[in-house]
Amino acid sequence: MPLRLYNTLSGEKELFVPREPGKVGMYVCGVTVYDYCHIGHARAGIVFDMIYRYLLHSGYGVTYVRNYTDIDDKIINRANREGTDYRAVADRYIAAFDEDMERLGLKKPTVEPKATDHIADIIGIVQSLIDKGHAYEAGGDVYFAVESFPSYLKLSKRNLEDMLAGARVEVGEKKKHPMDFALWKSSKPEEPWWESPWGRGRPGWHIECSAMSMRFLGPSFDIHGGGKDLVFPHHENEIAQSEGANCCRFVTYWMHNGFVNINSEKMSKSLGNFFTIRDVLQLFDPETLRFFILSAHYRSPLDYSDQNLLEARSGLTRIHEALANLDVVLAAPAGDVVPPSAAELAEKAATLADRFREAMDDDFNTAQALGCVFDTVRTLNRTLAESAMPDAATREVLAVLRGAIDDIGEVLGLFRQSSASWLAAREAEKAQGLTVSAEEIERLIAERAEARKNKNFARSDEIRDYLLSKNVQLLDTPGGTTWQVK
RNA sequence: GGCGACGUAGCCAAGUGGUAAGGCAGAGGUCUGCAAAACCUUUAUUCAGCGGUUCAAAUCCGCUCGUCGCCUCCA
Repeated sequence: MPLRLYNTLSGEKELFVPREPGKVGMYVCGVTVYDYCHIGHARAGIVFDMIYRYLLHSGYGVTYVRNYTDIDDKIINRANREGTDYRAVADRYIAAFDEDMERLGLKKPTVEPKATDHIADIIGIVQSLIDKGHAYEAGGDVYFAVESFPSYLKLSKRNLEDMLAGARVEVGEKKKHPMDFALWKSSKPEEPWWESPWGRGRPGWHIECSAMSMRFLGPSFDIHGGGKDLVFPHHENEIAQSEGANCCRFVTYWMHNGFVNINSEKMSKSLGNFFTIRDVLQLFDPETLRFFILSAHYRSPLDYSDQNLLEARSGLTRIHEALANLDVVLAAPAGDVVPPSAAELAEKAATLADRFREAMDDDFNTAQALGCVFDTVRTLNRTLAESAMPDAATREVLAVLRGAIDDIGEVLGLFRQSSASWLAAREAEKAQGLTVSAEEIERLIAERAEARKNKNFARSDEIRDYLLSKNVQLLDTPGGTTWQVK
């Protein structure tokens, strides 16, 4: 089944047909670097990383561009507040962004351009828009004339009249139409500036994305993505600028991820109800956050809460435990037991890759894809429970299954480290608050073993209850007693 | 006010015309000296409500209610 994806422009799922067979040009709006990133940024980053990985996995040659907007009012304001240079602020948060994204396991895009490295391109486009009658200069500023572009608002499906009715529109500016937006802003004193045909100034917001996408992907390319909140005005304005300047279709497929909510309300800077990626990674490991984000379809709203993250961690733990057990069996030699569930397991192993692909081909349905994984894990657990040393044929099926899960993990950016070490890391985290030493626990386990041998179950249970009160859970196995932090 | 999205079990979440995936939590069972852990089984005659189209609807259409988003910087 071929890939279908939801296109914001048409409002429908469409068959994905790249402009050039086998190749994909994809541009995703990165961040304006004036502060630490919050979970909303994490979601956008992870979602498009997953899409990038899946396109690569599907055999496409992908040119993936994700920009940094490093010149903007908010950056300048912050620099002024701190008494530093805008460059210092931008560089600091670029570094922070890179660090956060790396921790979340994002693959590096093909190119990560910065707006300030493309000022000449920006000026060129602005000039071209003026030449074509789509823009005009007014007192050192340059504005895009929205009325010169008839299909303006085609992405957000509105019209100028509706936008004006009841909207907050500042009057008295140099704009000819209230909806006109700035392509170039003359610089005030104390502000960074570049020379331009209209005097010293700096780019407006939106134009940098037109410039950078054009530079690296050409005037027309396949996929443009970003958060839902960018549909208007950012992407709408990009379309107007790019199509106005190049006179050809800018983007074929527009993709937008849904918001992260807090108590069903959008998380945002202006509402002040946001958590930074750093905050969350204090409490949860990066893979849990990534798993949580991919457990919902990318266009659905996603409610963030500790409770939901804890549930995600439980689910992820279930998968890792199964994989860790699988790895143990694969490391051991084959036995001669044919587990009763062998045939069912063989069927699941053989179809897993196809079921995964089917889910992903349907507009990157990662929630369903993870459902396929869990479904397989259930059968896997049964087989593993039936025999710790299955026969050679079953062992081979297990190896195939392991390979399929590795492939899935590569696409979703999950299960990248060994399950045993992931589980050990979680145990270590929990052990931080422990008030009994490992030596003490081992001593008590030995004492309890002795008591059990003598059928002194009172003492045995006393030890177990005591350790449990210290958050230490004893695990009796045929091979002896181990423990874990509760 | 204009435009748009969503409403599936206690919770999270797939499913967009053919008779409700999966996870968490819960309940039974296997195992155990008893437990725990693990594993197995199980949990929605029903998809906000009301009408309509259809042989067939959670899925399409209309209305009502509720929640949220965009219209201003925002992933």
